Amino acid sequence: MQDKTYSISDLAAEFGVTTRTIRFYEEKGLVHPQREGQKRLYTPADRVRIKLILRGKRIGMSLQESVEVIDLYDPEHNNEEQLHSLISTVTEKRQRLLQQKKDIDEMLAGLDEVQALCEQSLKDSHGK
Amino acid sequence: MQDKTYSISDLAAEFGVTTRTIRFYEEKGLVHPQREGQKRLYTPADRVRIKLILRGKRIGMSLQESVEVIDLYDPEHNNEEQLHSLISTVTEKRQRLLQQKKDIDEMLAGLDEVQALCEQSLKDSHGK
DNA sequence: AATTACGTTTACGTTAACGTTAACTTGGTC
DNA sequence: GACCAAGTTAACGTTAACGTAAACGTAATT
Repeated sequence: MQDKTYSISDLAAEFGVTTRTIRFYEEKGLVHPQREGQKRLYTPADRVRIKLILRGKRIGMSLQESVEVIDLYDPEHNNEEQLHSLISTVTEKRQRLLQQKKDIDEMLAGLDEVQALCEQSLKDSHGK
Repeated sequence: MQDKTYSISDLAAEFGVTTRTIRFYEEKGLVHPQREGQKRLYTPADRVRIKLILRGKRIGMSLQESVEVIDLYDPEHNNEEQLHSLISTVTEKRQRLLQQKKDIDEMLAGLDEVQALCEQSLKDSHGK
């Protein structure tokens, strides 16, 4: 059980963003680091949270939507109704993700074609 | 060989965007419809182009990057050097897409967990 | 002739996600 | 004690991707 902490520039360096970005996330209520005097101290949990936010960004999610997805994990769902609405949220998210995978696969197929044409063209001009 | 054309609202309706969006794309040089008097006329090729732009959007690409990807198809690559740089561009794009698929799969796995927990919880409370 | 539907241009407004100074504090180091 | 690196707050600036409103044209309908 280590209670390692990170400075803001630690995390900025690790994730390839600026410190401004991380402070901005706090400003928007996405993370809540502790303070040691003035300075922000990030726990491993904070770190993971930021990591997941950035993962969301990579696939085109807004910061808000990333947080929404992340917060699906914490159990603030007590009654049956909430559980059902949670499940339907999960189902919606999943649909979008599956569509995105389709889109990506189509685009990958396109790239494969382009590359094949390129290589063929190089081969031909070689034997000219 | 049909030379079907589409009005701007045809395409807007089909793709679930506003006409403003489509005009905006033209303003940015992403599409170049013909004119019949004042009115814009979109060819099937234009239509596909817009469709591909929106596909790019769905996976978080900027409009510019979508166009960049689309334009990989048209053969303005004559010499060997250009072909090589084209291939390396393709390779880069592919890397990003593969990373995105990873991200999506991770997120999907997370959603599966959440759903499983939900269903378990519902099952438990049923037998309470 | 008036309304309705669809189209046009021009231009200012908006939101998200930071970037970019500026001005200041704080803890070590030479 | 001067200096430097790393931190802080506060505030204005920027870009992308449209939204929104005004003011107008055109063709078909009533």
